[in-house]
Amino acid sequence: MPHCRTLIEALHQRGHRITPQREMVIETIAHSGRHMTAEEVYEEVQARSRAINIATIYRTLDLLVEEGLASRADLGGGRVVYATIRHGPHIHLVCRQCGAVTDVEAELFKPLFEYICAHYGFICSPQHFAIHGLCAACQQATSNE
Amino acid sequence: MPHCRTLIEALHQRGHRITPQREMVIETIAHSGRHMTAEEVYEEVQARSRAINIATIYRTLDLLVEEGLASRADLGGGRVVYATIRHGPHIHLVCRQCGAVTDVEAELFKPLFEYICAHYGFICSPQHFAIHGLCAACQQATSNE
DNA sequence: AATGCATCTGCAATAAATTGCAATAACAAG
DNA sequence: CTTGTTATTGCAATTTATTGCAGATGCATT
Repeated sequence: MPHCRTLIEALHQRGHRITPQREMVIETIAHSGRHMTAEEVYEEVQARSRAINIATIYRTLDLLVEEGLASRADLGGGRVVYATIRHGPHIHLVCRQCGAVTDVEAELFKPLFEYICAHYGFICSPQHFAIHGLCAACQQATSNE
Repeated sequence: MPHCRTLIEALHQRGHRITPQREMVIETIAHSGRHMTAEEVYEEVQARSRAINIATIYRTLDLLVEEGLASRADLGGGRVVYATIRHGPHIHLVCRQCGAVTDVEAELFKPLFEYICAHYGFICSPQHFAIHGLCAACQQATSNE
């Protein structure tokens, strides 16, 4: 069963209605195989089919996150990206200069997360965060000035 | 020399003009001894003195960050907090349920940051990020339902 | 297949951060 | 101290995400 079908069925089983709008959003994000902003989803859906309101995109993505079927990562600067759970948990390295995003296995952070949990009682959600910094390319560009 | 004087002088030395508005913003954030949102700074400044435009608050805080005199931490969900550099670098643990923020020494992350730098060439800015998750109190509240 | 109701969508209004521009004021130079 | 330059401010307009509400629609039941 394709991934988007799984997600649609999961939504249905939890008592949510399956509308054409929701199907389009889910298919778009499931097929893309990457992280997308609400705006990107909106553009793809509009190109593919009839009009759909941007508010519906936001609400559908939020619903998926609430139901645990997708993850929301706030990259800062107003950029919020979504991906289905098929993407394993990972951390986003966001360059503050060019905005490029690199994904890192969340596995790397496990010992740290466990330490934080032990000392602060705080359970880290691995799929939901970003680290800001300077990517390799921008470091070179800066040093060459 | 008080911290706010140091900051004002640093701004001046870099060719920026010292206006009453900027002084008020800097004094507010320097004296508060904590992280503040632009909105919080706005309210404190207004309470203390004559009117000042919210746009000026944003621009002044941005200027401080650009000049490396303050740090900006994007806590997600539209919450952006500022603090002067006197605050050592630290990470924010943000509870996705109650919104509470706990600060953690950035020192803890050093080995990880070094690993990321070695493998991805990405330099992490330690003062500028937040980890989302569930705080101890909210875990209890959830399990007691 | 038809029906009824609760959910969902689209629209418009709202909230919040950012930006352009004209007027103001800091401050360096004389 | 006065003056001129130009950075800075305040206002208003713009952009972008969110929310309330009335009408539309999915879908369980009959």
